[in-house]
Amino acid sequence: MNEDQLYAMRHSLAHIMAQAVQHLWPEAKFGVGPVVENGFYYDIDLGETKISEADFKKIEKEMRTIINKDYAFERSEKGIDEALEWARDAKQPYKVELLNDLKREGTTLASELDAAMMGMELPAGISGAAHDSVKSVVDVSFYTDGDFTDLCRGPHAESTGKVGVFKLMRVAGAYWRGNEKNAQMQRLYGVAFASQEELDVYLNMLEEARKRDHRKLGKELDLYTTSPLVGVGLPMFTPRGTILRDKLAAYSNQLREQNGFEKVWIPHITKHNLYETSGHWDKFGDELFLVESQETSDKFAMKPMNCPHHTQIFASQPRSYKDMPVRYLETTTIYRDEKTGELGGLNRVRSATQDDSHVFCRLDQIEAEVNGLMGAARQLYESVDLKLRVRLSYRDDSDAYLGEPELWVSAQAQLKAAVEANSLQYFEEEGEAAFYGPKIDFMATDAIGREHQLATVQLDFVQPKRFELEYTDENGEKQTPVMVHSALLGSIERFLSVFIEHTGGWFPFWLAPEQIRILTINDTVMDYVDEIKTVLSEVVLMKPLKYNEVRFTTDERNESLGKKIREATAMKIPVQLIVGPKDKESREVSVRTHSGEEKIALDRLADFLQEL
RNA sequence: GCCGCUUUAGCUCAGUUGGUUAGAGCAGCUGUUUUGUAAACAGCAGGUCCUGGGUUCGAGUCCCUGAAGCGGCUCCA
Repeated sequence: MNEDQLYAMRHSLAHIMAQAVQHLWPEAKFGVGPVVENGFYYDIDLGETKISEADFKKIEKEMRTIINKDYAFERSEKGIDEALEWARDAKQPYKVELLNDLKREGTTLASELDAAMMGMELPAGISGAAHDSVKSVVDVSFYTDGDFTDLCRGPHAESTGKVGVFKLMRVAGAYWRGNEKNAQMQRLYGVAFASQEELDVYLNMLEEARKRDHRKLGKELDLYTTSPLVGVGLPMFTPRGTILRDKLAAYSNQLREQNGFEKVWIPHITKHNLYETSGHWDKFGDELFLVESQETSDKFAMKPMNCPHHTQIFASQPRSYKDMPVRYLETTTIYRDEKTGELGGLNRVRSATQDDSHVFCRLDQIEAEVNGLMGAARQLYESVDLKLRVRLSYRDDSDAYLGEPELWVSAQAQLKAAVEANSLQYFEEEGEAAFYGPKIDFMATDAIGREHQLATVQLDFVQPKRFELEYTDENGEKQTPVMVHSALLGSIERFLSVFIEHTGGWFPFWLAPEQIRILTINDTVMDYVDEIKTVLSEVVLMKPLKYNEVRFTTDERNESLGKKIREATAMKIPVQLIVGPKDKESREVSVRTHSGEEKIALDRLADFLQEL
């Protein structure tokens, strides 16, 4: 089965699901029902009636009845006014709204994707992107199977009998047309595949993904914890988790220092005036944690980002064109009062630690700076074996952005040129820019396929102006610098969430919190174990992170070797050194790694570890 | 913040239509065992059944609040 057939099949299942819901709840009002990755959904308004997963059985049963009747999908067309009349007669207010928009605007929303979601039939040769030129639509298409007719651009399977295998997955709330001011509908999600085998493979993959979930592994591997006494979205890191954080931060710092960045330090609170000047107060004022002084009447806030503070370090002395670029780095925690429903695990938290950096440079230095940062990001992600997608995040035509449009055009072009010069694969997305400028975002996928932004490089022509930053050029005239914001890991918390799921907790040797555990067989070898510990305590790894002293522990408990191995393996300790009388006798250690076990002479052990 | 679901020991989970002192495995503690490649044996201890109300002779179980977790939506400097 090819992609188009799969698409038609999933789309047809969305109709069949809506049809089944209509049979069970005749008052149902329907929104849109598009195809998504692996399946489909339909947005449904049932008023006070709530569908729960307990209803899935009867909905699926009704869907099977419809499938067994093998109704043909029949396409028909109506004039737009006739279609409106149909929607009113059918008591489908959401369809009426869609048709009215279609009649007035030519499409329902700006993008082709949305047009497809709305089930619209656009006139030949007209794409959603070109909708400005479309004044109206004359005809719209409908598909009918059995007793159910829906506004739809198609295509569909030939008949309801030819839709493969499906499973309803979950029900969730979703705002009508994605706007939180609108009514909330119930979104029914299903997955569908050509064969039972493919569905089983998919469900099995989900099952496996759940085992790698960073929240589960975070607990099992003793990396971080949360407490209701501390609050939602405020994770705390255990000794093991803190080692991971520190080593990652140190590596990010090392890469940036190699690119000429210098460490700075800023306090975690500030007078709110800083953010009035930067523009953040207007845009994000309601997401700031406010701090009250008992001493002064000034209003303070926890810092939700670091750039405004860093501008003040730049501004602390006069700058010459010869000083540029000025590059600051700081790995530090920011605080954002995110809505509770948006928080989850380490991916989205209220206290996030950014490996933040800011370059203040001349216009002619942008390219080199962006290149240097992209190089550092690539090096970091190669070291941890993570593959990322590159997204160019542009503005859209809303009023959510500051600064002159011409600057935006050139900034976006410069970022694109930099990405192309690095011959990176990329995709472009409008509406994903920061309010002060466009971004290059590096996106990673978590265990269940959700995409998250990690590294980022951002151009900013807005804040230097607002803060009146300046340097003196070769003619003695004042110039405004450009800021390049960037982070390599992004936030350490979010990076960890993705990284834990990618590795399944089997961290690379240089990063593992506990790299080596010595497992003793009995207490006749303790003097030999001391010798081994002396060797280990002198091993210092130099790559990829420099001066990385090896971390080891000893399990000398009165327990069986089998139990010690089992526990060390459960904790995903990369190197287990088994030490018994035979090893002592031959002055070897039995080295057990993820890939197997071998005997290593004690005087070769340090070299062996350096090679891992 | 919104919609839906979930919440029993440190962890993973049982707990019948509302009916005695709420159970198990692992972890913990004590004792025995000194062990060669993924769980030695025995005993002991461990609970505000998420919080607060309500219904009932009686609530882990039913109803209402609130909190937290999960899946989405919206948002993400």
